[in-house]
Amino acid sequence: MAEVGGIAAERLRSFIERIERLEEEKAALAADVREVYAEAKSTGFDVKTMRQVIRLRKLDRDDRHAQEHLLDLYKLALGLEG
Amino acid sequence: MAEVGGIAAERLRSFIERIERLEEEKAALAADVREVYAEAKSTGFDVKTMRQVIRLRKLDRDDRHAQEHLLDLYKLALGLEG
Amino acid sequence: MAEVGGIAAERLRSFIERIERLEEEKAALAADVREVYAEAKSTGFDVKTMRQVIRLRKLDRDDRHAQEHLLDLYKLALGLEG
Amino acid sequence: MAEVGGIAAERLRSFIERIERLEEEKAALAADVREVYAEAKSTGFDVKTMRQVIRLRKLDRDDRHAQEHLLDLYKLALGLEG
DNA sequence: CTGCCATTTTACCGGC
DNA sequence: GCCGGTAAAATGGCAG
Repeated sequence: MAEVGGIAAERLRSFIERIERLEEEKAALAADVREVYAEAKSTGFDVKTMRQVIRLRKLDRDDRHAQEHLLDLYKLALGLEG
Repeated sequence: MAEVGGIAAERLRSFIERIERLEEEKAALAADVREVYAEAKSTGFDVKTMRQVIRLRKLDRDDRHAQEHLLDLYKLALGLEG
Repeated sequence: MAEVGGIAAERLRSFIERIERLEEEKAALAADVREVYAEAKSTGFDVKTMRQVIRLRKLDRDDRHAQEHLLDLYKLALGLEG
Repeated sequence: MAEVGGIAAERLRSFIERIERLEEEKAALAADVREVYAEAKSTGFDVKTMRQVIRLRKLDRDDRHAQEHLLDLYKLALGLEG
């Protein structure tokens, strides 16, 4: 592979290794999340319900951000302040 | 295929045709949506912005529903009223 | 919002509500589809395979329609049955 | 919410915030990954193929790790280097 | 033809 | 150990 494509092969390898590194970090964080859930569960909390709470809180956060932009978008859609 | 699997083949065909029928209706609605966007665009509105508005309004709606459940979930997670 | 953009605001609202209505119907149909898959699955069919079958049948149909359309175009070009 | 469940509520909040923090970091990494793919694409590489490569390399790595793990188990079972 | 967004498909995780 | 459901990835489709 080293001589196939020359420079391009090196660039490709670089991109792929960057991605793999990032994915590893993501996987490590996912493991951390699992640990926290496990700890919470052992403390007596219900994991399934916690997941729902977290999902809903995320919706809330997204919604807050949504609100901040909605009026601006209406104005834009109406051709005001464009 | 008619004799392969006998009854099962018929059931499978029935399921698949039901799904295909529903998918056709979905596609028709999608076409309708596209038409409305096209009409709006020809009236001078910005389609991309409209899409964002609709997405954000959906978030709002989802959020409202989320709020209705969140406290209950907290209680559940805390083992109250379980 | 009522006085932002006047008439335009009303038209915008109308377009958006039409689209939202259509999207709701689409979502309802998607739910129906999921139900049918669920029923098929509980009957013992493999959902993933069913999806493949449906995708292939759709390709066939699209091809067939393309062929028919092409034939019509040829006829038209030749002044037949136009 | 402050007086719902007392101490338990505080613990719950703590767990949930830890998880949310970790999830944010995960999301940031996911965004980084998307950026790298975008950069690679703009350099002329095919993203879909890159994904396949990465998936295959991951399988290899997992296999390798599985093999190494198995070897360790055998050693352990045999009382070597334990 | 490119980039973006929705939908679909895959993979994971907890529960039974 | 499998199943059901939920989150992430990937593909396909549409607008620009």
